[in-house]
Amino acid sequence: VSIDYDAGLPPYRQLAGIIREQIRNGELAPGQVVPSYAMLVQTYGVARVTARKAIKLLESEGYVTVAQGWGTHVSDQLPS
Amino acid sequence: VSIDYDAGLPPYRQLAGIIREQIRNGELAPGQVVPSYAMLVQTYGVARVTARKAIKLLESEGYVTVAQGWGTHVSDQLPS
DNA sequence: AAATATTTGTACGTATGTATG
DNA sequence: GCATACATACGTACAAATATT
Repeated sequence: VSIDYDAGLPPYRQLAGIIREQIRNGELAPGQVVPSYAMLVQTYGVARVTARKAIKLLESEGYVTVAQGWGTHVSDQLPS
Repeated sequence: VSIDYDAGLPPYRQLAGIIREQIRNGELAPGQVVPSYAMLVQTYGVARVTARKAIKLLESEGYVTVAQGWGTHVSDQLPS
């Protein structure tokens, strides 16, 4: 799974979709650490700001919790 | 009083503000011991480096004096 | 004198927050 | 959207100074 820059959907939404799917299918379990921005940048070839934007989106949706200096984790209470 | 990680003000400044206020209203009197880093960490749930940064800020302002192995104390001469 | 506990000092690695070009 | 730089923060480990036993 990678980012398609020719798709209509902006990269940060694509990336959010990828991670959201990993959470929904249990690849990323509640409480588990979500790959850091640096990892996402390296893995998907996006800019850090883009990775952040994707994570912020997932945070607003309730899929993850973000804490400075600590990292991003999958929420214990996933949205329905 | 606790730390709000969503506030615009960074935690170390918030913590400094809390202690500064305790000094100004006499809760912490001149010569008295300021809670150790370990205590601040436990009480406010911040990292030790963050507690230290707050104390160093108060030291630069003249509110406290810091001494290795001895602890932090409220200055005898408080700033105006 | 010596061992132990407490406290501050320093350093490293890693992560997020924000601002600028 | 990307690249870069800097600020802030967490965790951990060890060093140094002081106090206590």
